[in-house]
Amino acid sequence: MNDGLPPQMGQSLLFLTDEQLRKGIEAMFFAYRGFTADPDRILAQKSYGRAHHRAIHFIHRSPGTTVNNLLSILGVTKQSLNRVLRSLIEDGLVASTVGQRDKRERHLHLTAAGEALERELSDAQRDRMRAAYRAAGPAAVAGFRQVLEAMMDEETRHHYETIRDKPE
Amino acid sequence: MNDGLPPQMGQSLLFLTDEQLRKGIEAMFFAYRGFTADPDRILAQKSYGRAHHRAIHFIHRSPGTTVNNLLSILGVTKQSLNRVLRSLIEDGLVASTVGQRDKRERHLHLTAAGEALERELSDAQRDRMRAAYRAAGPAAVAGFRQVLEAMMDEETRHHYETIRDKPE
DNA sequence: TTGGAATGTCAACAAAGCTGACGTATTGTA
DNA sequence: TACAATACGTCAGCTTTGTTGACATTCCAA
Repeated sequence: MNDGLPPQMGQSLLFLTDEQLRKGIEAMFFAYRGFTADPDRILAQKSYGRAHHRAIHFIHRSPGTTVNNLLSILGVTKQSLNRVLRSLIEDGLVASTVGQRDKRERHLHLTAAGEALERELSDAQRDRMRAAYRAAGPAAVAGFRQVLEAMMDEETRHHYETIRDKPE
Repeated sequence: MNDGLPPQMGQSLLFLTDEQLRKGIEAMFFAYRGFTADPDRILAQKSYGRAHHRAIHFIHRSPGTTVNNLLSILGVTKQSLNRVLRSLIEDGLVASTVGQRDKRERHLHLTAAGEALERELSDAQRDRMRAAYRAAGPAAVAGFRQVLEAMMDEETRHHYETIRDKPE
């Protein structure tokens, strides 16, 4: 609603019209397909899914993380994550070790095979992202990140910032 | 790989480092959760899912569209879409009418109830998008859209552009 | 030392994607 | 005018990935 040309609105606010917002929403929807397309192809060959990719990604980023911590980052239930972790552990991509300080906890690491798959997946995803970044240029990239960060929930943004600023 | 400070790389390409790309990838992942969060809450109350939202959105945008056309926009199989459409038609949110020129086709429209749900969903999603746009500013928004468009597959981008430029 | 909180696992179910096969109506063409 | 192709719907069955509920183990604090 309310998308007639607004007479009182200065040029500076035209980017907030419902039409502009709709374009952003549709761009987000269609772009997310491209974002996941390349990893999805690789995963399908190995009969894994996106959930496996997400687990692998964040275990790679935070080696030794606990199941509980991974849970809150991924925003799924522990039962859902458990199924994925179990298959990754059975297949020798993830190692789960009982905590020393607290034996209830399991600390998660990627094995060599797990690191290899992580690299394959993130290489594919980065290639597309790199092409998009290159096509759009550095100023566009800065804006891209700004809008995405402003779109996150409060709690999610906290997870994002924590991981974002961790050294590789 | 290759993320040490690159001596031969001018300042102008620093936005293409693997670390910058990783941040973009993670931002995309976390932001998409926020992007869908508000509609998801509304849909859950009515025991619908994201698939219903997508169908409603694009039928709203292209009233009278055929099943086949919707299929190619959404990028799913007809069996998958059919399950969703059937429930929407049964619940009186979508009307399906036999084509006049080609009687094999079904033309899809939202009913008044369908339009009402569409408005509720898109209002919620636009509110968040508007807040993000406002926080980031017009230049950032332009960059946001540029990167997203560059991230799409060729075919997907065609769908996007076709719908994007259609009057509301 | 014992009972509650926290961590993680197993079982069962639901949403939404997929393939394959098939039926029906309609269209277009050889 | 036959016949192949198209558009749509449906049935059956499978996979992935989310959910709740129940339960075992471990830790910590009253």
